[in-house]
Amino acid sequence: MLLRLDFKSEIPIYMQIRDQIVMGIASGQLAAGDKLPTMRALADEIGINMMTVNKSYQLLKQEGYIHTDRRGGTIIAPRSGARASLSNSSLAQLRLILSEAKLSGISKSKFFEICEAILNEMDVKQ
Amino acid sequence: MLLRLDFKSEIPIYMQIRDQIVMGIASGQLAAGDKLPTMRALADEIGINMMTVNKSYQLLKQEGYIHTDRRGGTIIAPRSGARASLSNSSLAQLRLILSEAKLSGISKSKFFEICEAILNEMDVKQ
DNA sequence: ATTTTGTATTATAATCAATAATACAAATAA
DNA sequence: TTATTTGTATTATTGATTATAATACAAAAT
Repeated sequence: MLLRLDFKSEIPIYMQIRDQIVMGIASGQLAAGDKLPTMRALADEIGINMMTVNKSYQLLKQEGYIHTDRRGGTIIAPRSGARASLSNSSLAQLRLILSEAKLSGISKSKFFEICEAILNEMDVKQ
Repeated sequence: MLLRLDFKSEIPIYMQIRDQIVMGIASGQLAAGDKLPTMRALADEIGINMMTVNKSYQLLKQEGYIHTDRRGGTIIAPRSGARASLSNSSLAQLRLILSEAKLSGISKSKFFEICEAILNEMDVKQ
């Protein structure tokens, strides 16, 4: 999977890597059991320090998205028993996004259309 | 309007203030023409430095959410001609939230229910 | 005339992101 | 067995950002 990083973004590199891998899993570009690049390989490919990639992988591991077996390298984790609820952080972000959307004149149905479009994009990549 | 700040959050104080005022406007708790506290008053109330509040107000002003007339203090801006589109930043955040929601087992209809609930909360406060 | 308000400047401390240079144990591959 | 690879760990340093602090000023209100 190709990573698109923006070094001028206010979002830290390690978080961009983490986010894109999460979105890669959700869109089916990355499936359970798939191997991720080694930390050194990915760091070299992107042109950053290995410890930055390490930070991304540590975070993904802690969140249960990946497993790191010492022999098999790093692989996408099987889908665990889902909790079927949004994290408090996501909920807070969603509240803010809905507020900004409302103030910019986006109707509820328009917002739902945008969500549908994003979800369709994700499914297309399966 | 009461501000609830989390000093242990990874979100900067100035951004929490900005976000809550935006949500306050969206929910109708703050209406066009309403006066915001002076920077010094708000800083004292919260117990932080005035320049931190200044940063929040500068940001809100730049985004068009508030006006600062020197005589009238700071007031909520009238709703401008809305662009009716999400910012690139909001769109990217929404993509990530939808990905995390999907991976945690939340269906599309469940997600829409959550959005509805948030929107209803906002409307109740009018 | 005094106070209040937003604005501006400069300095400092604290935290975080990212890099850099190693080092180690476990496992694989030669 | 030996050499390499992999994730992990440690320590140090640099740069950027956040927040505080101490003032100062012009414009407006009281």
